[in-house]
Amino acid sequence: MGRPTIADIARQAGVSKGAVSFALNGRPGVSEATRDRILRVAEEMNWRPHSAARALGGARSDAVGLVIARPARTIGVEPFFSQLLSGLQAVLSASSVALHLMVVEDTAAEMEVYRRWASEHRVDGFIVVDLQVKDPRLPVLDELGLPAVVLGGPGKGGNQLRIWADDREAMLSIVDYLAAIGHRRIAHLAGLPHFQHTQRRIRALRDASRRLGLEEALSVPTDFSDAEGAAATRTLLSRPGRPTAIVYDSDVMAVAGLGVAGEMGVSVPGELSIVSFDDSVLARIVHPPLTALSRDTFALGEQVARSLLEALDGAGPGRDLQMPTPRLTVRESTSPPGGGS
Amino acid sequence: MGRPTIADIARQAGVSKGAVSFALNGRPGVSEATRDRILRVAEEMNWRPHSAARALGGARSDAVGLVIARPARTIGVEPFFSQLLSGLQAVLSASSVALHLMVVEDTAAEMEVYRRWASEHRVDGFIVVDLQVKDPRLPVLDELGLPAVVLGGPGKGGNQLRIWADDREAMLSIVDYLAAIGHRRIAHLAGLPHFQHTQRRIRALRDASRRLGLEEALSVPTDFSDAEGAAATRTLLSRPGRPTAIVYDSDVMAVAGLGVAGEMGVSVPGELSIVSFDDSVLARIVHPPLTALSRDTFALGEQVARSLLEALDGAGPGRDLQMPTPRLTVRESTSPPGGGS
DNA sequence: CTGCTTAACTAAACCGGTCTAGCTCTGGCA
DNA sequence: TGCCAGAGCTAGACCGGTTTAGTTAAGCAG
Repeated sequence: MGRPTIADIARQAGVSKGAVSFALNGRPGVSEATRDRILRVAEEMNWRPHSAARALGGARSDAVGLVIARPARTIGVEPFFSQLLSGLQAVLSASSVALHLMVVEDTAAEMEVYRRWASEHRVDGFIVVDLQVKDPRLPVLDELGLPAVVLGGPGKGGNQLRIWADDREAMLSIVDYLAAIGHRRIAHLAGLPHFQHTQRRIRALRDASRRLGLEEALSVPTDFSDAEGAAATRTLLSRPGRPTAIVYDSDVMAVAGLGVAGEMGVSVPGELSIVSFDDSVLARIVHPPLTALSRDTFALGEQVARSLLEALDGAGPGRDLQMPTPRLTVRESTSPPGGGS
Repeated sequence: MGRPTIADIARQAGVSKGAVSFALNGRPGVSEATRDRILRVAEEMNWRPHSAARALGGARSDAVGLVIARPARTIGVEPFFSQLLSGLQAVLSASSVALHLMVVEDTAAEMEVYRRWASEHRVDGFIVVDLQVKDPRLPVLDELGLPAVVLGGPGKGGNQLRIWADDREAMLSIVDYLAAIGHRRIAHLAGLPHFQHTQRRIRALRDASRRLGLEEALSVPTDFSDAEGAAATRTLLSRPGRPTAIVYDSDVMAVAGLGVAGEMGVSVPGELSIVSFDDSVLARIVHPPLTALSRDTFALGEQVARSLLEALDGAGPGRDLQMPTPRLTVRESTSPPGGGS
C-alpha cells in the first residue's frame, strides 16, 4: 500500500475524514480525547499531508515565491542576493516553508510568473526585490491579493508591506566622512537608473555635495556588473581632475575598481579612496580591505521572511519596517587625499 | 469570475471536460478540428493549468528540489552555489519548472526534507550536491523512487544520474604547471574532508608530488570559509620552509589567502604563487588576478538541469555524464619561485 | 442489410485533502 | 417534561484536473 491518506487514518481511528482533518489542523470540532487518538494514529502510520491536495482545496501551500528579473548569469555574481537568500532560508526553513525561486529575463515575465503561481496556489505570498520607480508589479500584486513583502523604499502604491534601510542617510554618512577627511572631488558609480534606491542615493549625494560645498558630484549609472564597474573606473581615472574618492554602489564593482586602480598604478588609498555601498566577505578579503557600508543583508533576509510569515498568518496589515541605517565600517581603502600609505 | 477552468472551456467549446483535457495535452481522442477549436477557446480565455490539480491526479508538479546542507550564512559567500543556481534557473525557467530551494543544518535534516517533499508530491525530482564518501542520502533517494541528479564523482551506489568533472585530472594539471615553472614545495588548502571531491583532490596532489619528485605536499582540511582559509594561510606562511605555492580549493579562500600574504609582506607572485581551484569574478577582479581552474559552473548548472528534465520525461536511465575537465587559466598570481614580480 | 471495428466523444470516478450543512447526543433551565 | 443550545461528529460536496469505461456514429467487408 502506498502512502497513507486521511481516509486511512479515519478508518483506523474509527472516525470520519472530516474529524481527521479537524484534528490534524488543530481546529475545533473534535474532543481532546479524539484529537489525541487521531494524532497518535497519524503518527503511527507516518502520515504526511499531500501538498497538492491541500492547495487544491484552497488552503496554504507552505511556500513563498521569489522572482528575480535579471539575466541569470549576473545573479551568481551578486553577494547581495546570495546573502539575502541565506537570511530568508534561515527563517523560512525553521517554519518549514519552502522557497519557490525563479529567475526571469524581465519585469513582464516576472509579473507573468506572479500571476501563474498565484492562480495555481503554488505559493502563499511573494517577496519582491529591486523596487522600481513607478513599479508596475505592485498593482499586479494588489490584484492577485496575495501578501507580499517589498524590499526597498518607503512610499505608497500597493498594499504590500515594505522593508527598507535609509539609503539617503547612509549615503550622507559616506559623504560626511569623506568630506571630513578632506575629499572635495567625489565620484559615484551608481546602479541601474530605474531602481528606486539608485535614484535615492544619487540625489542624496548631490544634496550633500551642495551642502558641504564640494564639487558637483558625478554619478555614473551602470548595470552593477564588474565589467562596467571596471570600465567606468578607468574612464574616471584617466580624466584630468580625476576624483580623489569613488563611491561604488556594489562591492563587486568596488573590487573591480580597486583592480583597475592597481593596474593603472593609482595607489589606494594614497591617491584614491574607495568606498563600497555594500559590505560582504569580498570587501573584507581584498587588499587593502574596503571601507564599506555594513548593511547586514543576512539579517535583512531574516526580517523579510519573518514579516512575510506574519502576513501569511493574517496578522493584520503589518506596517512598513525600517531596518537600522547601515553604518560605515572604515577600513584601509580610505584616507585623506594625497595622504600617505 | 475567477480563473477559467477546463470546465469553462468545455462549456464554451460545447464539449466535455475530458475532450478538453485530451486536446490540451495533445493526446488522441479528439479530431483535429475539435482540438483546434478547443485550443483557440483556451487561448481566448487565457487558461492556465492548475498545477495542484494536476499533481493531485498523480501527474507532475513541475518543480524540482534542491536542498543544501550547510550553515545558511556560508551559502551566500560561495560563488559556486550562486553560479550553479544561475545555470539551473536558466534551463529550468525555460521549461517553466520551478526550483524548490531549502537550506538545512545537516544531512539528517536534508534527508528528512527529501522524504517530506517526495511524499507531498511537491517536487518531481532532486538535485543533490556535496557528494560524500559513503553518502547516506543515496539509499534514501533510491527508496523514494524520484529521479535525481547527483553532482560529483563517478561511482556506484544509488540509481541516480551522476554528473562530474575530473577533479583528479584538474589537480594534476595544476601540479604539473607549478612543477614546470620550478615549484618544489606546494601546499593545499582543502575543503571538508568527508566530501568526495576533497579526497580525490588530496590523493591526486599526493600522487603527482611523488611522481614528479616534489616534497610531500601538505593538504590542510578546512570548512571552506574565508576565516579558516586566512588562518591556515597564516600558519603555513609563518613556518620555516614555507611553501612557494598554495593551491586553494575555493576562490573565497584563495582571495583570503592573498589578503593574508599582503598583510604579512609576502609578495604574490614573487615569493608565493597562488592557484584557486575555482574561478569566478572574484578570482579575476582581485589584484593580482588569480591563476585559477576555470570550470564553467554556470554551464554545469545548465547541464544538471537539462539532465534532470530528461530524466523527468522518463528518457530511460540516462547514463552518467562527465563535464569537460576544467583547464587552468594562468593569470598573474603565479610565477617561478623566487622570480620577479 | 447485417455485423464488426474504430474514431470521436461523453459521463463519471478519482486523486487527497478542506469545508459546510446537518445530525445526534448531552446538559441546563423553565 | 419539554425545549433549546452547543459540542462532537458524519456525510458528502468541492477544488481542477486526469483517466477509464461506456456511448454513438461512421466506415467497411461480406
